[in-house]
Amino acid sequence: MTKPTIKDIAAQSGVSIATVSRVLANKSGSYSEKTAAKILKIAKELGYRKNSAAVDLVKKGADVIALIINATPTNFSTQIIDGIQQRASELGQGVIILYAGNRDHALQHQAIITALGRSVSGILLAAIEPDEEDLTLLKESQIPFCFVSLYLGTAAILAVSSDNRDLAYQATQYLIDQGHTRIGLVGIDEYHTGSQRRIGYQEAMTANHLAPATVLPGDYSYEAGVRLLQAVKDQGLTAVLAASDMVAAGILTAAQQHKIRVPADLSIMSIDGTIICQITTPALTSVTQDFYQIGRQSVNKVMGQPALDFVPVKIVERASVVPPAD
Amino acid sequence: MTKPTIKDIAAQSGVSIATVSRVLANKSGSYSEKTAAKILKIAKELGYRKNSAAVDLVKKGADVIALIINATPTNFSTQIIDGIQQRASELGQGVIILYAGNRDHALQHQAIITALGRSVSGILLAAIEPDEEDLTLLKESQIPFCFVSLYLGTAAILAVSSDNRDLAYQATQYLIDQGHTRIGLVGIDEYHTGSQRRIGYQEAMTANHLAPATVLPGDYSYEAGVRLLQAVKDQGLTAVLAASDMVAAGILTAAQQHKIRVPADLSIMSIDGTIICQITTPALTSVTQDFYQIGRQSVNKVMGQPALDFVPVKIVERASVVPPAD
DNA sequence: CTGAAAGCGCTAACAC
DNA sequence: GTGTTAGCGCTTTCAG
Repeated sequence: MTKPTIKDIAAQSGVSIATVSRVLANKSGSYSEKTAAKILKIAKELGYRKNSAAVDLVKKGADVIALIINATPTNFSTQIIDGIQQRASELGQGVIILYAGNRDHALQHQAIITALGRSVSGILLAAIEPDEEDLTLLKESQIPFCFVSLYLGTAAILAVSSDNRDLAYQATQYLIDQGHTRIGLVGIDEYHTGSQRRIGYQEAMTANHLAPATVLPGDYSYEAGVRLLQAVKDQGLTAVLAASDMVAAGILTAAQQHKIRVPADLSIMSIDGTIICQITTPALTSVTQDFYQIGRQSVNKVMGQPALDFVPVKIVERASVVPPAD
Repeated sequence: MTKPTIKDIAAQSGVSIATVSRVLANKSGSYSEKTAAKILKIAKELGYRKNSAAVDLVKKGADVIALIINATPTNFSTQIIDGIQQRASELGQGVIILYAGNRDHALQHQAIITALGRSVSGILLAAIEPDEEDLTLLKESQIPFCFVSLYLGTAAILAVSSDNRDLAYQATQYLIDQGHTRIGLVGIDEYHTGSQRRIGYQEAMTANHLAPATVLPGDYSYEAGVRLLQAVKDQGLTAVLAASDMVAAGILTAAQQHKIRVPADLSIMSIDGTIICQITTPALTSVTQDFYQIGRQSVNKVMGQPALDFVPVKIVERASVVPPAD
């Protein structure tokens, strides 16, 4: 048998499809208990399931938020997704996730187009660096969108993230307070998040009359961390602020292979604070971001509710930072 | 201005909506180059985007595969998703991901219902343990579904995974070959995957005349590993086969806190082989699963193409297993 | 090669 | 409370 429709239910229960629709849509007050019970019963028997394409078509828009996400943030994505899902559900919205590959521009663009085609009620872009084309597409679409864990530097575009400048400032200051002076910022990219962190780092260095600043660019990955250790050594740094837990883990592994003791010879401070920080030996001291909250706030924002722009971070002391040896 | 439709394009280009539809749907051969060019041009000017709800409705089904996933497999999900996305795209299918929370039965059920309502062309369930209700729903739906990284023990239900029995057998045998005799299987659950691994483990032990077998149940998490170390100690094991990289990491961390040296005092072999294995100190020797391939094959399977049921695993030697001290 | 017309399954006025 | 009816935006016969 083919997939049942409200028509089938109407036929079997002896009422019109309008009534069936009302009951199934829970338009309370506009139908009697009795008919409702009958209809629900038959619907269940038939294994009826609403065709959301039809609903979306007539309602002009789905009660769904699209979340576009890429491969990079694997570490923290779960928490962000949890926050988004939870808040969305409170607001009666479903969530579909579109995967944009690993910084793959074509896929990323494709994902945006898909979301637009489904006329979702909002689009969330997690850790996505948009290009001009993406932005144009989004803006023209008339549907609200919000960047998550990425701040484009302008209030004109909705976004929820940690305050990256402040985050880097705090972390750097922490390292300085421990007595370090030769501190590097390692593994950040050249885009928004990276530049913001770089600024915070540099401000902290300058404020403490420390120079020159050492920035080693990378792509937030474990491999970048491994690769960058050599430069860290060459620069004679005693402490590094790693762009992500993964970068920190990479630096750590590489350091161990080179017989550099962490933290005795090199202190590592990580940005993110995911479970990765607990897994390594030594455990990584970190500036921990509140990804769950970032997720929740981004839903608020994209749904037009009051929301934070920046979610506070906190420093969690573990075992990878100690004062320099001298 | 409101969202443009083919009607708008038709009006501006002076042709019928039928022709516009044909051009936009690429029904090659059924329109002239000239009209096509004109229509495409106008479509672009208007910023036209197809309404997929309308398409799905008339086509009775979307060219989309739904992937339902839960929080647990964070570690390996990226690879599975990559494989799925890639293969799906080759077959002209989009992918939407539905998040089922953390072994949350209500959410899981909800995700299945959502997928069915969208009349997707196939449903992939990654590391999802279905209950009876889920299975009934799926079977009645008439739409193909396939479990990913989970084998329900029957060929009647589509599934692609590693051969868990074999995987555990190989791993256990490897430990035995290193000279271990007091080996435990740690952190597995009581469901399908867990039981299959348990059987493989037990068969290997028995085949080598080793007994009794020690199985310490858990939920594949880091925390389970931490918690279970005590039991590992109490049982006087010299080697453990951890149910996942996370469990292995947990055991490792806890061991280090208890001054148990790994691998000198305790060898740890991990199941999965994600990047986690490289991050820890020592790096974790593992039975590595080919998640990317599992993803690809599952798409083949759910799309009715020839596909593997079981994807081969391989043992990757790192630094967490050595012969016992004695 | 193109147009007219009939829906896909559902919701939302508008009557009764 | 419930039925009738007109579409939502698109694809697809069937003519021409």
